[in-house]
Amino acid sequence: MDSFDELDLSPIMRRAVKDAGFTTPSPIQAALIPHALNGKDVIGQARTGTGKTAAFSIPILEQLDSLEDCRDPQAIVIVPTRELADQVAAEAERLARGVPTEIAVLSGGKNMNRQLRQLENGTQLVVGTPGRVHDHLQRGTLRTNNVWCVVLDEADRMLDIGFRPQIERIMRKCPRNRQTLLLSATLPPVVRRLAESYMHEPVVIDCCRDEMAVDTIEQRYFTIAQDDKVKLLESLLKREKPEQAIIFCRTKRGTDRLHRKLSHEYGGACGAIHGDLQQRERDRVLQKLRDGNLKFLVATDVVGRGIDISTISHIVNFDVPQDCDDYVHRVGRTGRMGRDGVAYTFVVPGEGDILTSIEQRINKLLIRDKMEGFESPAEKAAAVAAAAPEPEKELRRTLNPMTRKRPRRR
DNA sequence: AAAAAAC
Repeated sequence: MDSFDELDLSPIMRRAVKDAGFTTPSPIQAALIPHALNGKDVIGQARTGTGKTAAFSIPILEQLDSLEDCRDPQAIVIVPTRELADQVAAEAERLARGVPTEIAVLSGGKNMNRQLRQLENGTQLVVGTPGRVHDHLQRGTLRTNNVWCVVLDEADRMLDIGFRPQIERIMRKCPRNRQTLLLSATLPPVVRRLAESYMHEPVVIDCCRDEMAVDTIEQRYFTIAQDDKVKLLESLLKREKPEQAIIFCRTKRGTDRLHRKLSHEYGGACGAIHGDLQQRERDRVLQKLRDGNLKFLVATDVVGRGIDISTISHIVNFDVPQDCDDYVHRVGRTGRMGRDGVAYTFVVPGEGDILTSIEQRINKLLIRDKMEGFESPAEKAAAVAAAAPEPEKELRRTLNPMTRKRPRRR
């Protein structure tokens, strides 16, 4: 499809889409929008950074009744993090330009009174995180009788064990004959099967086929000893000179630790984000990154999904991700909308299996990278042995305490 | 055993 004009959109929406800078619909947009406009339930899988947010926002905005006709929310979009809620709302806002549209973000860590006021004054579209949306449902401040569409963005995450009970309660509170849209870059078969129990004869759209990761992202790995990771990272940043980079760690503490170490060298150009920080600080750091005032962001998986910053040139998995799908999402923070990106993964001895399963998942081999001075112990030994086999043998014997202490036998 | 998500 060459143009948004081929989609059955109102003139005012066409104008808004054009003004927002969209020209040609991406595959997921071309496939999903017609079904959504027809009121169908949809399960949609499409690679990271290919425009899923606009794909569900456009048909929703197109079909919203005006605030005069309906004061209560008509559509609810649920996402896994607070920052993603802000981002999705901002994008919907951008696409709604030209038509006054009341969009409320209902997420935690934010002023409750403001949210109550917005709901009271009339809201057409709600974007929120599970806990706070559920809270508003309990309080009776979020009325669902006029909700005709529910979207689960990052649907596989929303339906995993940590979120599922809350999601199920939210869905149960919405009208049965509503439309349900599920989207993610990763939708394993088990999640698809589970999803169908919340949906009515869903259309399945698969824009990935066998290619999970975006092909404009170069994916590399280093084998490295745990203790050498920080030094390798510093050398890598010097070699690569990223425009901007996100460096993922496994834990919140590890994120703080690495941030402190990098700050010695990079100072204010380096920031950190994780779920133990105050929401104000999280927002401040992410805004700095968006404004280009931050070169490096050390982070947990709180920014592993959805966050869209086109100037992120590099991803570093300082710690390997928890599972293959998390890998796909982290790496997808670069290479947005056809741009180039590079992703590095640090693999310590014993994590070889994880690397293999990632490669199987994305159906592609990662390129092995090397940095001078960071050879593995085995490589060092091999290199030295190749250069000078005899002296090395001698050296090892004299350095070995067992050999030294024990009297030699003939 | 991790991270995220309500006060």
